[in-house]
Amino acid sequence: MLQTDTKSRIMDAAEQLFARDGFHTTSLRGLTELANVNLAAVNYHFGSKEGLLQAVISRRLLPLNELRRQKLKTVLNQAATVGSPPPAADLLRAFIEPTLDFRNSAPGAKDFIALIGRSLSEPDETVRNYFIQQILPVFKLLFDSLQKALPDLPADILMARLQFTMGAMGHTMCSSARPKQLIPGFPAPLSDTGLVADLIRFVSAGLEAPC
Amino acid sequence: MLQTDTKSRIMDAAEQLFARDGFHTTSLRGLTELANVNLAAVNYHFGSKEGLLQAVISRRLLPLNELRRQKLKTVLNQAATVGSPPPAADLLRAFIEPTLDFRNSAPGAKDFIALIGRSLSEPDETVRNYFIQQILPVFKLLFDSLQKALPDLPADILMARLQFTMGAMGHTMCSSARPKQLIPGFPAPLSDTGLVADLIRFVSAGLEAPC
DNA sequence: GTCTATAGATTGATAGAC
DNA sequence: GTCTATCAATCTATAGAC
Repeated sequence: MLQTDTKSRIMDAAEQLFARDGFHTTSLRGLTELANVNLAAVNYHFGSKEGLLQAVISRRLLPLNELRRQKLKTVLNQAATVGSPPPAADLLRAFIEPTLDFRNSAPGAKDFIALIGRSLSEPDETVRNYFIQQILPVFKLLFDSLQKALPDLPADILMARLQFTMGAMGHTMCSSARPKQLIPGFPAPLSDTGLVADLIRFVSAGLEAPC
Repeated sequence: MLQTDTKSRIMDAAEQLFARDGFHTTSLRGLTELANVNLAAVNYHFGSKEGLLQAVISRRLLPLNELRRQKLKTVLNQAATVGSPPPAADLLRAFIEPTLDFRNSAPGAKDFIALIGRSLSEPDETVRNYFIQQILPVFKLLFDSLQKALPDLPADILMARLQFTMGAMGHTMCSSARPKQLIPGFPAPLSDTGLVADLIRFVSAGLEAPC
């Protein structure tokens, strides 16, 4: 098996541990031990623990958001050629589905998705803002597109409902990364693909609800 | 001004800091300083930092869940006398609305609501499980009631959609506790009451979406 | 019940040899 | 670039006087 370089090994371990235990709870000692690198290597390569976090986020979030942007553009272009407003469900799918596809693109991507999900409710402003800042451009594109799709929905209502959507999405990503546990008295959880498919149906219906 | 007792002052400060900074990030030193009590008082009254967390949670979550249970029962009884299944929107309202009413019931309750919201994505299993364990009975009542309200919806789909609902709710509670900040290019956020009212519309429509 | 003082462990970060 | 060794600061928890 090919041994990746030190920098990548640190990022892989960080992705895994930040997602599982949270940023603050993860110690650099445990992290470097898992990565099989020296403790001092983190500060050498990333400057600080927070610098490592930013590197871990950017590595996957930048391409993920680019994929979302492309899919949104495709939906918008299709609608433009037909001359009708883009369907809201298609726009939501373009934003949500890449998240799942992305999970299978790399071994550690699944952990990363959980890390995104958690970041929405991250207490630390630094961490949360770093995430939001990276998502904002493509989120703005989604928002503007949905305004065209649902012209009768007031902008502040749409904004609130997109917040609900992000909450549902984040929580789903977060909990689907945990080992599935059957709760007595409740049905077994859906598969990951089934979960995402129904999430899109759920938020589409929610967005189009009368107000 | 009447000075409350040591135990309450500790719990009030903990509620505030756990909600704002998270459980692990909050130090007993900062906490006892804010509460204006001695550092050792926490261990005297609550045994440990985690014991304090459990006390903080139980103090408000037990009465909140009791209120939810009562409201759900009222909806169920009304439906029973009429002889028709309970409306799903009413059931969701009975579960969600008390959360908002509760916020204004005590000075620190607003912080607590944020604490609940965050707990859903809490990495620490101990913390998360303590929350879930306390919510589970009334959540089961909601689940069973909604099965009557929506008999054609498969149980596993309903379960998934309730997860989306909890995610949307948690995220909303969490972010509405933060100081509202206007993001450039986006509309101003709704008021708290408007937000909850639309959340109920959103999740009601989502739950009843075709599958 | 409340206090001071401190134990005991763990943390992020760094200096300096190689 | 990688290592060892260590600093300086933090943390929770506790012992013991009052």
